Amino acid sequence: MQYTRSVGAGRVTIAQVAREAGVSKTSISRYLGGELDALSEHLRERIRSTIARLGYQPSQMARGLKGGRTRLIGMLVADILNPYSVAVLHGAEAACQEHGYTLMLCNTGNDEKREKQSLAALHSYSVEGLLFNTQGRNVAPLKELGRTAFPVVLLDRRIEGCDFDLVGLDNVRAARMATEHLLASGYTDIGLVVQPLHGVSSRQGRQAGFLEAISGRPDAHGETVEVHIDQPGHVAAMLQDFFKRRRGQRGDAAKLAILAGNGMVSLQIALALRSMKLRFPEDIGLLCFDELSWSPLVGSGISTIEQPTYEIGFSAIERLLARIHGESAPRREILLDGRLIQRGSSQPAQASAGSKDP
Amino acid sequence: MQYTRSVGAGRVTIAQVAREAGVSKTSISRYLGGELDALSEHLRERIRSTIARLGYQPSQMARGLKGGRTRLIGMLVADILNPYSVAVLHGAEAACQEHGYTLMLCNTGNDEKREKQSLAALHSYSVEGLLFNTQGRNVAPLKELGRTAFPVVLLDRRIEGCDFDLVGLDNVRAARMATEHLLASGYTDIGLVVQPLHGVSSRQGRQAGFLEAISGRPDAHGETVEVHIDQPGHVAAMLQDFFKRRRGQRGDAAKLAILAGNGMVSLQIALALRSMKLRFPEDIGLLCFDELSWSPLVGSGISTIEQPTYEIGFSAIERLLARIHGESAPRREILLDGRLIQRGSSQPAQASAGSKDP
DNA sequence: CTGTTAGCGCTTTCAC
DNA sequence: GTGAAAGCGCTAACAG
Repeated sequence: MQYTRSVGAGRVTIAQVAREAGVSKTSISRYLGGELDALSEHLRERIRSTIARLGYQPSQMARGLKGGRTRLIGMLVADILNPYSVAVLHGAEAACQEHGYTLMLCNTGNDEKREKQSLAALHSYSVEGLLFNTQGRNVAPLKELGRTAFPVVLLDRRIEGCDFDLVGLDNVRAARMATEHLLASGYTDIGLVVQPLHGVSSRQGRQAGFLEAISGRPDAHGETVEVHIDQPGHVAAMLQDFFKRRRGQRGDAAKLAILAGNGMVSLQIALALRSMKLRFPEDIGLLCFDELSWSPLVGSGISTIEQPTYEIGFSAIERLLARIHGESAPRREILLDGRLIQRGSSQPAQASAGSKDP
Repeated sequence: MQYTRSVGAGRVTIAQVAREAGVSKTSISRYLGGELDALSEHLRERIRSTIARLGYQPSQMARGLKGGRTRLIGMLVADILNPYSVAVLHGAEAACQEHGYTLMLCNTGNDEKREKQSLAALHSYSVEGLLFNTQGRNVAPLKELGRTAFPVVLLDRRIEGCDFDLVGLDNVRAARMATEHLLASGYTDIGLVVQPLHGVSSRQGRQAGFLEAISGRPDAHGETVEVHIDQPGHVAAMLQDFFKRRRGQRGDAAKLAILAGNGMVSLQIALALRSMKLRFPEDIGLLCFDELSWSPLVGSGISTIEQPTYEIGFSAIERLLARIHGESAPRREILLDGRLIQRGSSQPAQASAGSKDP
């Protein structure tokens, strides 16, 4: 089987359409560009039918080369295996399609080198804008690009020293709500289990909301437990440690609960609790950031803070498009609200019966 | 903040580099194309340093326009929310990066119109090849494109009348293995629960392997249960139906088990069983296609057939690149093997104790 | 070994 | 209203 290269002999070009229709390339171009009132009814119809007959499809590469309008948007994702990223991607892709843009996706796998390469690749395709969601320890290349090349919108986490727009969760508020729910359910000793806080604003925001809520209740104790989820056994060890410490402090009067900082952490916690043969809510309360497909399934159901991931992705693209279209307003942050989904894991009283699933 | 358009004044071009280095554009182009032995050591060094100094990055749009080598690969995904698709995407993206290609992702959301639009979009960017994983009821546009424009590799499912390469699971073999495992575990009445078979070769393959294994055991009964997972309550109703029918047939001697046709179905089954207050393996055996993050977590763990999703995505890209590089061998199918992961849900005897998790 | 020249398919002045 | 001509940034003959 032989393919006629997509650019080459096989493809019908604007010149062919012009010749067939007996008009100039300029008129075709005007037609494509939507300058309809600049064409006579006569030409308009001629062009329309010729395009349809030949199945003509303008080359975006050529259009982009001339005008800079590539209708391409790049998205850099820290970890495509993270359900949060995929959920946001879902909304972003939908928005792109709705606005006639196409998404170029790069997964950095939390690797700085790949992040840099991907950035360069996206730049070389002249993407009109970039959705960015990676660690970003070394953000110099990004800052440079953003200043000179194209608009950038940050997802989920801020980057220090960058004045890019950001779309994400209202972390402080969501964490406060989560913590207050646990306190209201009667828990006295709560551990916020998160991946390393350093440099990640969203995690820091969740911690802030958590501590804020705790500080309103002098009788309650809250602490932050940092875990490395890619380090086998680390989560279990840290949990064990936390439990022992609190029991030592308050004895059996301590009502222990965990607030999981995100979906990846929740999974590790669920696995760890299972390996420790601890059940929730009987032995320990549990509330997790990120609603996952399996949240209702484990134990008596895991309570969660659901993020509006689709909207986050969708409005991130719309923010980007606004900048692409020339908006020059000062930096904006769009913080969306989370939603508490109560299940058995955070309701010690009622949940003893088992499968209540509101 | 004002952005100098990515194509435009801000960008460093080959002409500037040529001028600065005091050589011709051709020499720069040769350098970029890796024709190093065509350059003198003198020029090579001049060019290298100038490129570095100016931070020059060739425009892929321009390169693509001229030579047809866009280094772009399109991927059409039926449903980005399906964990299988994402897992394959993961491998595909990695392979692209390794080979210097960039992925253009389109999610069709199982919508034929969007599928057609996305196909057109990818074509308009002159992707060099396409990874395709959608329903494909109406495949006329795809077949047309594939014949005239660029190579296509199919993921997971065949498309009738298309001679495209395919990469996926050896479904017959995997289903046979799965079924034999259930039979060996003592189950006598097995329901293969799948989404509608019609037109989806991978589902049909799984059914074939299932029936094959069943036919080897005259004492056992197997039947196919088609479900619509987007129809609330349908899965539960179909399961209920199946159970009643088999109990009616064989009474308490019937050892019932379910073989779930894919990850999306498993989730619905797990939810349905939960709503019916049925546990596994106590009340019913369960084995699911697709290993998911939460498979170890539910009940005493769900046994699964794990697909080598990363490899599937990775080798699909490599297959595509072979075609792009001109390979004209007849159509090839690459069928990878699944792996059985035994957990509690398919082991009625041992599993009564609870959390054995090999 | 190196440079000159002519486009790739499209948009965009600038005339008519 | 319409079209001719000049590029966008790059590659690929073709000369020297």
